[in-house]
Amino acid sequence: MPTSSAQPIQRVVNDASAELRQVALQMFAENGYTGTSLQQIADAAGYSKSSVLYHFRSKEALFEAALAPAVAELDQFLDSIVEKLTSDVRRDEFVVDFVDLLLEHRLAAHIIINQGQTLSDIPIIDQARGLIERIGESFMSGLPTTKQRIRLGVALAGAAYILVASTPTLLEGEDIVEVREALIDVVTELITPLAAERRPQTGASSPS
Amino acid sequence: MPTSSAQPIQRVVNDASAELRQVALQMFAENGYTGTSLQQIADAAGYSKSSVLYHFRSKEALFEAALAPAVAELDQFLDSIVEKLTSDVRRDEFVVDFVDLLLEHRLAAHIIINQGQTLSDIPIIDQARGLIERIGESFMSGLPTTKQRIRLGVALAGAAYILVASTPTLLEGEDIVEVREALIDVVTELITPLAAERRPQTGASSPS
DNA sequence: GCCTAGGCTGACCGATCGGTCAGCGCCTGG
DNA sequence: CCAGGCGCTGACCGATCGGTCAGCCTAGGC
Repeated sequence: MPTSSAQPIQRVVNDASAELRQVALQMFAENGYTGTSLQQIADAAGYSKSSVLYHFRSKEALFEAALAPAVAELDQFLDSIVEKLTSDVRRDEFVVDFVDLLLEHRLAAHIIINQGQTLSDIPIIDQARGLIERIGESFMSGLPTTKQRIRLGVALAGAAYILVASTPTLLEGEDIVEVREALIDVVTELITPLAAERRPQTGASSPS
Repeated sequence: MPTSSAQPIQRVVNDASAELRQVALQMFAENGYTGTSLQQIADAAGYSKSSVLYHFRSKEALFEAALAPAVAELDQFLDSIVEKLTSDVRRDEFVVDFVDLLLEHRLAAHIIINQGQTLSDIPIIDQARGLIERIGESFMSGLPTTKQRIRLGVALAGAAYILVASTPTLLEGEDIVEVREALIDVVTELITPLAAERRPQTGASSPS
């Protein structure tokens, strides 16, 4: 118990800012950015619209704040990719991390995937889409043919969309573990032959 | 042919209704339903907002009219599925038809896929989602395990999203043929083992 | 006990939303 | 030649949008 003496313990329900971020994230995912008004967010969170704009300079600022954690982790994920892709044994970790990243930030992923094109003028969306593109490129560099690229695209997009397609707040039971493992399986199967074909510069790789 | 003598031949550039449907479809796909105003559609089509509402009772009516052809074909596609799935030789046709359906109605597919959940209260969207669900179910009935279902989901969702993910109006060159063939390849590979395992009621099927 | 500062709010702003309506010009059939 | 309907439009409607602002209330330092 960290309560030494008289400290401001009131953080039980505190941090209206975080609460608003969470409510906004959910509503943006469910009804879209343009389809969600500040009034609706304020009502859902139990504040007034003015209060929302007190914590966040604008609707767009709230949107960015809500997506920021997910994008930050995506950025971090991208860094780990380079390392994982060069190691044969850790290549499977890529898929696991990818699926887990999607699972952890399902709402944010939902927004970026479904509304990414529509909202491409919002900086953090642009940033996220750039990161996703770089993830693709770090693979694509070794995949010259369209067929290979499509294969990778179907694997990543398919996995992402599966987790995003079902209505938000669904997929919360224990079957989430089952879905996770099934996804890891399928995606691994799809990208494994690609990993074998890329990096033609490594000498000891067997062609079969 | 009902054209007896002097017929109104002026259908060359005519039919403001069709023109509006097309413009609206594109803008709804690009900026979302809530993100597109009647004023924007009217401006893009070269009409006044009042004129748009003259041809279509409401914004929602215009939306439904724009999506109607695609949904109609989707409905038709669903009918052909039952037949194709019972025939081993025609099962591949399912994939080809599915990919071609997506390609032909890319904008509509974009809307239904990306905005389907958000707009689920609009009748035609509900209808389209119901049709998609039935397509899945006609497969799922023979797929008991989560892994198999996820496999199917990744195949269909992945293919759909690939064609939808890139910015609209892109993917128009000759490489569209290349993408089409690659997609058919990957999806076929993903669902073929499933088709072999389903229909346990057929007597001659080997369990292995 | 007062004073300040921060969380929060209602009133209000101009702009834009979807939608209505009266009326414009034009083309056409009688 | 004229009456009527059709395509189309601007003016206008109430509602709601994102955002501003002055001020209320309360907790905490002095």
